[in-house]
Amino acid sequence: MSHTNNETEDGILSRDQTESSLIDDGNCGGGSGGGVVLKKGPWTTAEDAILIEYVKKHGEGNWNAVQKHSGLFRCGKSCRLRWANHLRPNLKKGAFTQEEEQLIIELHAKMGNKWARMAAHLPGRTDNEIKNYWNTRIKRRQRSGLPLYPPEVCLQALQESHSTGAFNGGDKGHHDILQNNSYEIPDVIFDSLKTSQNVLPYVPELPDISTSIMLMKGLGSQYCSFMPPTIHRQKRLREATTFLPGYTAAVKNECPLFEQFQDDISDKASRSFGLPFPIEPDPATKNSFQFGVFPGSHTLSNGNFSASEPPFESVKLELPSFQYPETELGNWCTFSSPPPLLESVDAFIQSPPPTSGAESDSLSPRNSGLLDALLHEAKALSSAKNHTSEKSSNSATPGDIAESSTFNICETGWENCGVPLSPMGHSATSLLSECISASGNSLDGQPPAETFTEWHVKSEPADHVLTPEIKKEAPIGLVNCCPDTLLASSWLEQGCDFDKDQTIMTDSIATLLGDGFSEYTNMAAGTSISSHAWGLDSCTWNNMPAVCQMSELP
DNA sequence: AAACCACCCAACCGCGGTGCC
DNA sequence: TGGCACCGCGGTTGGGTGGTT
Repeated sequence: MSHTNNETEDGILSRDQTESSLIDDGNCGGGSGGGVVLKKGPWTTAEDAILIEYVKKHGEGNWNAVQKHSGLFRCGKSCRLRWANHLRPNLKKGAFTQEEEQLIIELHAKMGNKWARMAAHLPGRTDNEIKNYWNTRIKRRQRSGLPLYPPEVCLQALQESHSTGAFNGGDKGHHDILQNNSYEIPDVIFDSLKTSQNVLPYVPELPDISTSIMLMKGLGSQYCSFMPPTIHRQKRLREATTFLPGYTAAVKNECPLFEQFQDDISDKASRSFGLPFPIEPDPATKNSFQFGVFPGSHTLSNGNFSASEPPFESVKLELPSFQYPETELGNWCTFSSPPPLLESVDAFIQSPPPTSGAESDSLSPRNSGLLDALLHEAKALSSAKNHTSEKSSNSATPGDIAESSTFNICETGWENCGVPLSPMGHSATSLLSECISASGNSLDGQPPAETFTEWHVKSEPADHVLTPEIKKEAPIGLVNCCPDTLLASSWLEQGCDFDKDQTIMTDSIATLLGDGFSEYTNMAAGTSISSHAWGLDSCTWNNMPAVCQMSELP
């Protein structure tokens, strides 16, 4: 970066060349500034020379002393950054090589946004450099509708995560993502749940919360990281910045811990479930699931925790085209001032306002995907059910949840926390196990190297409805089956009288799997419905394209 | 030629962790 | 044990640059 013109080259600044802020705020310079006005902005070559000289003489560290001893009017923080990113020896400049790019992708798949750790694997590269590279790369890939991770990287990361015992809490290995298999939910979360009982009409059950968020924030974006070709960028950005700011603020006001909750839960959920990819707060991730619009989310179906979705920092996010809220915005942004409380939002989500014409289209299954259609049906069912069973579900679960301070999906035992059995007699955990087992990924054993290949083979019958792009992404999305199953079973338990609702659900799905199904296949591929979880009868199940059956239990 | 736009990247900011007193 | 200073990290911002209209 070029230097600004109004700087002298000696590194000593006149008053007007410095920031007006004094640096005794503890943030930059600590108390070392002593009222000295320090310079901000681009470094000059003279400043660089002073810093280099200082480090040569005194070594790295004690950065706040630099200003004291060298006459450099920079805070220690700034000095450290300058040294680390530009001045230290052995820094590699220039564009990333292909090998480096590949490594970054792989590392990011394993580590997420751990730039410093990634930089440790790339000699001569800085975390800032990698971060900038990744951010621009994300944008580029988003624009071009490519997945964040190439399939082979997904495969590798998945295999590594399983081989390092991500699911069974075994070897914690060196991967960050796997280091925390014990799902420790901060007490504050439970506090928020407890206190929010007065706010939330339907107190969310923790497994639903975590898996919902996991699905919303993680699986759909990282595993199923297909980034649909975006629409006009400016338009998206413009609308994104106005996307329900009032509501977001309202929810945070009502339940300020939602912010922390969503971050912690999503992050830990990803770790707990052994996801090889972090649930990354990347823009498309969050937007993909705004308000459960993303067809893979079951959040709405269980009628629980739907109010938790909007606060996903949506205001800064870009929206994938397949759910671009040309119409949704019209619906969702109709909150009047003052912003709605959670009750109203939840009620709003569960009982979409009467719509007509375009508005109706925006929420109908027709243009939002198969699972959306299912959700549309399920929503109505669970909504009705939830209202009738509200008290019983509320009285049983939150306390149980709150008593558990750890949340390891495989070991702490959801059953112990009152985790329901699925209609098929599977607990959520067992469903998960079976699902994984069925798809070639045993919880305990090494996954076969051909895991994805097998899925590819299985998916072939559905090739006629798969575009090459979808086919490319399908294996990634398949992994979603497990948490999805969890969700579904949980939903069935709490929201359904199974005997009755199964029939309704089956009919709904059968109806919805009609002629226009192919257009929904992409979404189905990304969520991989389990027939058992959904309670489909064999006939309906067999009528589903293979791409939807890939998680079918043996 | 000017305005606009997108991209890139250096630098800043806030926060959390750690060590010392 | 609490306060403080320092350090490092990750997210964000803002300016420069090159391309396009």
